[in-house]
Amino acid sequence: MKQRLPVQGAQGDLLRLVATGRAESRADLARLSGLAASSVSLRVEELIDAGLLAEEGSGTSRGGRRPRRLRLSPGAGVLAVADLGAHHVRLGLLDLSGTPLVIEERGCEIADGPQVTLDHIADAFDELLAAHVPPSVPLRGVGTGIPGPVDPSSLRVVTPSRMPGWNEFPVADHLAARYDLPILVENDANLMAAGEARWWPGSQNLMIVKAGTGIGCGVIVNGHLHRGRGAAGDISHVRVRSDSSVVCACGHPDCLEAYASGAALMAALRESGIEVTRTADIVTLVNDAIPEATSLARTAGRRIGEVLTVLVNFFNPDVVAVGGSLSAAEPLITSIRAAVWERCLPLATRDLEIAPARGGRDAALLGAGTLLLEAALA
Amino acid sequence: MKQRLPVQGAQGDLLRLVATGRAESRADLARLSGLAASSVSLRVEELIDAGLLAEEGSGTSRGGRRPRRLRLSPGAGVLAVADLGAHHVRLGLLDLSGTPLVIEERGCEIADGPQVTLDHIADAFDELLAAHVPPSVPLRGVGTGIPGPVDPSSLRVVTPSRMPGWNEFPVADHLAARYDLPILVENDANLMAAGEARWWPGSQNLMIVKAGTGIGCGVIVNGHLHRGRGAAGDISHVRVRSDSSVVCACGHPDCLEAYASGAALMAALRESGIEVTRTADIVTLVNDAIPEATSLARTAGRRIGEVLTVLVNFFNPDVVAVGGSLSAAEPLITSIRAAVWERCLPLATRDLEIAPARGGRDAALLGAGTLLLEAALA
DNA sequence: GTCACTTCCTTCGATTTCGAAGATAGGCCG
DNA sequence: CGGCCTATCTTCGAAATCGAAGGAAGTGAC
Repeated sequence: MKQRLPVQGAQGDLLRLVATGRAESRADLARLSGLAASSVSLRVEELIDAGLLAEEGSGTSRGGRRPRRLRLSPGAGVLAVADLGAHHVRLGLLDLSGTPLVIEERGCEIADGPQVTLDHIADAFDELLAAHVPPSVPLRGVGTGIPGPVDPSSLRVVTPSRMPGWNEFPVADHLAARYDLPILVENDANLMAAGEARWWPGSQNLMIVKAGTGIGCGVIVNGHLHRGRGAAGDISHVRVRSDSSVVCACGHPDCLEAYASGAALMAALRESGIEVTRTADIVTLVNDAIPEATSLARTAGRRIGEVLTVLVNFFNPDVVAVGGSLSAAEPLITSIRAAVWERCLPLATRDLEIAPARGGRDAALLGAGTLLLEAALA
Repeated sequence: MKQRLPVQGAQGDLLRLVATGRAESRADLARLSGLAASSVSLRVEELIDAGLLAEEGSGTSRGGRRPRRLRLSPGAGVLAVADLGAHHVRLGLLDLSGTPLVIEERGCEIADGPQVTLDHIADAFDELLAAHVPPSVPLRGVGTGIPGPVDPSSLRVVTPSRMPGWNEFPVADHLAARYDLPILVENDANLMAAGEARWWPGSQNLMIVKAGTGIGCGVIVNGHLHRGRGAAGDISHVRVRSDSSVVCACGHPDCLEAYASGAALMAALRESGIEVTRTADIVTLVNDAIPEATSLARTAGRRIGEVLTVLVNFFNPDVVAVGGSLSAAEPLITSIRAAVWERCLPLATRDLEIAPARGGRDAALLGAGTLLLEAALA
């Protein structure tokens, strides 16, 4: 039995609409929930009495009486979220509206295996809770991003590369043993997509490409994260057109990841005798206009763009957002845009926006918050 | 003002659940609609009194009392649906459960332009109605499939190839002037996808590839047709890997359609001195094990399969159904399967089914019925 | 300023929906 | 064939929801 919020029926819907920022007033709630204004008023009254919602001043008029702005009460609870990388973990606490209270980054070797890593994260959560949250404010949910595929039905990690010891590990069960709360376990690119979606409120269909050490992608369909059977959004092992023949770690020749990922670019730079240690170094070189780096970024962008042409024609999104550490390299995005614009159907590129991600480096944590809210405020 | 069914509120939901075949009894309705069993009984009573629903014997027991089977009353209404091809049109009447009452095929040149063609269809509808439906049974909706892209917001045809005079033509408005009813205008591959989805009740995410004269594709996400901005599902103008360089009608080199469509295969066969006039001839040749034809079908299947690898990794469907006239060529599907299995991620192909379409040649008409019901029973 | 108009929110009686309990109708089994 | 089980469907009082009407608090035109 999970410790649920004391909400029932329509209350959860209303709370979620406020928490996700879609509604700010009773009138918004009435419009978005489909309930009658009178019913909304009643439920909001109850939620305020229960200490979950709070009234906070008034909003701006739209030509009539000003709305009384609603927000989640700070005492309603917090969420603990983490985003696991290969050599570090970003983690933090959010309030129930998804606003960060504290976020920090710690060293952490994913190769140490799931037990050690997850306990490390949980210990960090406990520290943060003790330091930043009064004991009266309850923890309402725990979520983590994983740099590998997650089976959505069992919440286990499946066939991850570069994560020794994690295959088939029941991450959610392990966390549930420590926290009797809603638990979220999700692929990191998917979390990033869920977070990024909040910055594109008018768009219902998005692709979020994460260009970092590897290449990931998350898909938002109709405003909801598309998981498929757990691997949805993978674009890194698509075959690209190429003269040479490079064999990827997955065993197939000419994967996109083997040509256009941060890891591949670093290897290529080192071969040219340029020393780099992190993907951020590539961006620095590009912004310093070092010809080798710029040329590599352009080629990588074109390759990514060529893969995206297929997906843009097929999926027809409103927005392609490019995030990850490499997205700060301007020529990369420009080349992606050029490739898509050149090859896609006019109908598919009409009104299509290809832009840098807006969510920043905490997008994945915020996305974890968004998805956890869905679960915690059911 | 559209002539709506006399249903309001929850009645529409219930009626739709019965019409689409998802529910057969009051108990089914209660489970699927989320309403209480008592409320379902009340609404069903009203729908029966209104002459829209009818009780028809009893179903099979699941261990207890047998359910009293519900179906749409035959007098509740009919739908008129058409699927427009280049040189012919398939059209027919369906009852409100989507069951065909009569279906026929007529000659019809799409190049004659929208006015002539649509009036031809409407006249055919009137004939069929007069011949097969008593005047007391009302027409509840009209829908048609178009062999080109349809803008979902305006229901106009946009930038079609091989459809002179149709660009930007407001098909829905034209039909609405003749029928004061819900009107559906949709791309033919999308209709086929909507129809095919009924044959895969357990699957929520499907791709339906239509391999005929051209190559089309429809996408079902979460049980609903995905339209994107109107061009979603297009795979025919994806660039394929190839030695030669063929320029497609769209102006780009090496489009899938220029290599693997029925039109391309026919051209290749003619070059080998084999006479063919229709895509069905190709299937005949393949099934007669003519080496040139079999080899061509295999190559086409591999090319289609290579494109599908990208999309299967990305979209992670439960099912890829292959329809259209070419799908009867066994080597084509086998080659598609082989290509996808070889190159896709194990997680994406685990439990993936690649199979011939189950809907048959009327799939598009039945799909039009399904989508029209959503509109007519709102 | 004041008058018309808009939007936001609440009040209150009518309607709809719920849910627990019971009635109905079958299967299964000794 | 007669309990005992299960699932389906109905009845009826309790609870939630709705919608029309109206008060509250603004904007904008004159």
